[in-house]
Amino acid sequence: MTPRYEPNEIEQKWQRVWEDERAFNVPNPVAGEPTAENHWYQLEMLPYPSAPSIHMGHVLNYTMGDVQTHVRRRSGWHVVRPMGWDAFGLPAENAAIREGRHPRVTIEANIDRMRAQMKRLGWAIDWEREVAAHQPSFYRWTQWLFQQFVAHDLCYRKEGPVNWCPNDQTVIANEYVVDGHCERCGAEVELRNMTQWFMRTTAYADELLEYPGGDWPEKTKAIQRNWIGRSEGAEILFEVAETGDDIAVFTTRPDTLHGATFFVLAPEHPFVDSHASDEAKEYARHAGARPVEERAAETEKTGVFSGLHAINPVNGEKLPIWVADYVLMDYGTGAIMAVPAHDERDGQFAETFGLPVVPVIDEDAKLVNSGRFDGLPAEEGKRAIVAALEAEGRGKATVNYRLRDWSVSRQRYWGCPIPFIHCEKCGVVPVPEDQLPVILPDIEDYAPKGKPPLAQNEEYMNVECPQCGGPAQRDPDTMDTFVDSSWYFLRYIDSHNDEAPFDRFVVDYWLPVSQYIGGIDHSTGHLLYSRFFVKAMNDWGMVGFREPFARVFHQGWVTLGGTKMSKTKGNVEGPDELVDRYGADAVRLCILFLGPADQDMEWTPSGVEGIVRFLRRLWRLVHEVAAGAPESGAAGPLTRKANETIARVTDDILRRFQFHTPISAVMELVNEISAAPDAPDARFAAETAVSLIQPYAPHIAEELWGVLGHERLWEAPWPEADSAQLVRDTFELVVQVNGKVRDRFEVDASLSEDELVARARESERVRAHLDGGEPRKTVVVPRRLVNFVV
RNA sequence: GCCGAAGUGGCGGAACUGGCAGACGCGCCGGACUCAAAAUCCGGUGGCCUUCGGGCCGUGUGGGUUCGAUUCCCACCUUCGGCACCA
Repeated sequence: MTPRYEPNEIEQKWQRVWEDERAFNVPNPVAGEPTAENHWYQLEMLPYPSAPSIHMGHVLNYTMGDVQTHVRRRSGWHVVRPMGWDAFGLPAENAAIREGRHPRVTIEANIDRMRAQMKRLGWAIDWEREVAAHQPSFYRWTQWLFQQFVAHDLCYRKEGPVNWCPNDQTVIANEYVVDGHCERCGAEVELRNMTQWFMRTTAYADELLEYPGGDWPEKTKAIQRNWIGRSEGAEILFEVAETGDDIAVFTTRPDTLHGATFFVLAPEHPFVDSHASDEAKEYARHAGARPVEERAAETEKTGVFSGLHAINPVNGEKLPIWVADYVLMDYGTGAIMAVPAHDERDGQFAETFGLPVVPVIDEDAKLVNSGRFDGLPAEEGKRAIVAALEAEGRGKATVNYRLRDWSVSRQRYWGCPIPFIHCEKCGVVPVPEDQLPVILPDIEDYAPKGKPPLAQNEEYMNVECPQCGGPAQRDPDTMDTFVDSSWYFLRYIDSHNDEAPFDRFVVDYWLPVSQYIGGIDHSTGHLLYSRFFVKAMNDWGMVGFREPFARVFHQGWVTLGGTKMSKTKGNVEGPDELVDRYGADAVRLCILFLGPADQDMEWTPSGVEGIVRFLRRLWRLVHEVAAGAPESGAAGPLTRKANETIARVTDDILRRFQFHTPISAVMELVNEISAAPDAPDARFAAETAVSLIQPYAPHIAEELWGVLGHERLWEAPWPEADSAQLVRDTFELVVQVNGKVRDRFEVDASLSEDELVARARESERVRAHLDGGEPRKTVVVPRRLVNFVV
């Protein structure tokens, strides 16, 4: 009598066994001892515990990683697969303010709940490596690393305009400004001048465009390329006629230099404030205060003549200098030479203000009106003009980037404290290493009030200067949470180390991450910053590799009602009720069966029914086969089907990174066994089905493995297809006439091409379409088809 | 505007290297079991026509290459995503 399939019972049972056995904990290699060569670091982006539940997007992400983990493990790889928490950050702080609880209390309760949910889904995670960004044992090293960046001149303080969200009362990074509004709260972003810490990401701009040894999606690379925005051009010096000062411009079109008819400064350009007319200064004050997005939205260009002129270094012409807000201070040099004939924006400006237009490139892309450069093709003209300028010290070829340095200061409470002290005498002084971490103090009032919450806490702020012992103040800001996530994957590898952030030997063993799975929305933030971190650490000798992630995969969004599931949209569907009703195995299978993992997919709980039906059928069938089928028997059709399924499933998961088709393949196998449960090879086929479904549904697979008389499927070798069994001795020959299928029948695989054609011509149906005539041409595809052309 | 991805049954999707379009699942229809229903099991299920043998059409649209195109090429349409006054 087959017992009932009770998912919750068997799932709890096996989860306990795996925990007791430490089945998915993996030791680090030890220096001096032999190490396994085939190691695999399976990583999915760490969750952000600002809500008390994981959602179906997490279930998709981590189940994919889990399938990889199981298949790799059972294929003989050493697999490390850790988990942790991106515990600092604004949403948690805002939620805490709303609920009147300390962010730590909220976050830790959320982490406990999410961890319990993860364990209930049975994911093969090495929980002994768990880290959370808000724990002092972690952020001690975040601070230590921050100081290293400063020491290596890759992190610095600068005053400059920053995006300020008046609602969240903090600076926000460029990537969180969407159409001039704060991505998180929607408030209109203002520009403010503040002194901030910046990571010098631009120092690696060129290198970030390359992916040595990396297998990254083209799409992601394109997004990063776009973000970095490398453009080759020239810097050219223009002398101001009235003052004798030189002002540099950046241009990608030095070939059009003779067509420059005016000159434009950004409103924020320092020369405006020092030398321009009062009217121009007045314009600059208004224009400069407005966000770029707002300026760009205007249809008409605005600007004011400054009263000054610039001398074109190539022909001595005097160009009026205008101040206009279509020129941006933080790209290039904040000044341009305007060539209205060949630049759309300059053209619009010239039209608005009646400025002359001089074409200098003809239809054949050759230079005209350009003095001695006339007749040169534009590309050659670029080089020739830059060379001429260079000879006179008036210009040089340069490369410019859209990428800005990464602003990392946040005027908020719930983040990693910045380990620096401001002393009037000594300046900005690092907190001595033996005093790290600078503990984030518990404070009563962390609501933003225009100045950082920590700044209001005198006990925290007032310290002795570590250098002179005089009175000094802590830095009141905290770090952007992308700093935490830029190195957490290194800490996982050595999370209990209290001597260093990590040991280089073990990190060099496991990294780069073999497979990183996460959302494509992190392409310009987290992924770029992590690459920057690793390149810098490699330069300092902390790690022996230069890229953190060898392979990257982006899962699609799980949508509900057509919109992407996320906390901010409020359409989060958690797994709890589904796991209660159907079990973790069903939920895991269901989310992966939804469709290709790299495409968006609409969450439809109705699909669960089909999966549950499949699991019950598998359950019944295995019990039936275990009770009735012979221990081992002659190979038959099921043997071949089982081997074909092994080949398909393995290839789909390991090579194609495709997770929904293997489920179909195992379903097919189970359907075939169901049709012949008494076959001599039914037991082998059933064992294969159970073994292949284990990465998806490890609990039921483990239970059924026991029913079939075996033990410890989680560490059983991954099945290998027997190539001898894959060879078919017959195949279905397709016969076409003029490319249309007219007949199909089984033939012996050993038949020659001539014999195949002969057999094809015997077919009544084919003859009917040949009309008794001779085919003009006959195409034979071995082991597939014969096509007659008439 | 620039860059990228994608368009296949009622639905999610499969078809990996140019060779049987629609695997697998959902839904729906019919049948078995049942007093009845649920569950389960069996069968059917792209459209149109049919003398029930089969025939024709069909992978966003229009062309092309090929014996043969969902797959390759050209043009276009639609949807989604990224970037965008970046000189």
